[in-house]
Amino acid sequence: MANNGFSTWWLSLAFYGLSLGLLMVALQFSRLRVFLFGASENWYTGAIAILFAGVGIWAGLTWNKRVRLESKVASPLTSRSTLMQQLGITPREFEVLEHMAKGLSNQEIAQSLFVSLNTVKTHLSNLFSKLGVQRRTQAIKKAKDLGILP
Amino acid sequence: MANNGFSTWWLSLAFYGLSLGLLMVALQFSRLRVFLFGASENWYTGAIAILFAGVGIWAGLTWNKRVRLESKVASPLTSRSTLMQQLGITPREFEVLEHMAKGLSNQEIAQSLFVSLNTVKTHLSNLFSKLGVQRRTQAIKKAKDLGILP
DNA sequence: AAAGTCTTCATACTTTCGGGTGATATTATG
DNA sequence: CATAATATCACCCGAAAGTATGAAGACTTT
Repeated sequence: MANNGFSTWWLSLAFYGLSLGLLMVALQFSRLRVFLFGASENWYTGAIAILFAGVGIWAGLTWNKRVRLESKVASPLTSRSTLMQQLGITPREFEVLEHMAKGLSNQEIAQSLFVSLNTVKTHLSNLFSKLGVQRRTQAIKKAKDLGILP
Repeated sequence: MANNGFSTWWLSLAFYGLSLGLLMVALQFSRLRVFLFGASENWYTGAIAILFAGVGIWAGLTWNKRVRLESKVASPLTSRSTLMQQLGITPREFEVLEHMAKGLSNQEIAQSLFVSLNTVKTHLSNLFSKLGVQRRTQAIKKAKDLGILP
């Protein structure tokens, strides 16, 4: 996960660097036109400013969007499993928790997971003790507060 | 709400415009130094590019943050009461819903609102039919999906 | 004044939940 | 191999939740 974040960060940095480099080259060519058509240097400066401001705004928006997506997707994935390990929640218990948070009854969860009603009750009972709650509504709220559930 | 959004939008636009104008003026002064110290025109172009790219990135980040904040705070405040009116949810029923979403039992809700257990059951029963659900967990999920609850 | 809404409460009944205990099979883990 | 962890299922029992129906008082609208 850390490796992935590192590589994507480097990729985006290299991409922006390349884009800036290409823009500089393009500006060098456009400078020739300035001499050919005799436009004033003030217009040239303004064009550079507007162009780079636009590119900067676009880069800022894109970068911010990437950070937002990563903070919404990547970090919960790491803390979610970590928290589940700390609390000792097993994968099957987590499945039951997910179905319960959808509003399903124990009977519906049992049919959905192809197990008996008693099995669902056992999983939920263990889950409640691990979360330190007594009711399913408390379990849902606590799981959301801890970041285990979205 | 629309008036407020319009005015803040104009304010930020004017602010960015003023900032760009001030930067242009600053660049005119810095151009004198270029002539005085004999720096090359390439360095001057690069400085303008980097400067405006930085300003653009900063503007993009700030603008995006503002949009994010507005979308998170402003819109739910209007839709919450509107949705409650459309669904016919009374204020008292909403209070019961809030307490229920905290994970409280019917008995705890009754004691918290100083009413009897049967009254809480009645409110919840009416609430369930208005939300089109059968269980409290479904009600919590639906209320959150609709934006009635945070 | 009549109709409608909101809030409150009650009774009776059925269903669901949750706790407690125990058991068995499988799979890791040491 | 033994022990621990996981997943599965069963039974019992009390508590909680949910449904249906009725009703009474306060308040607003027509």
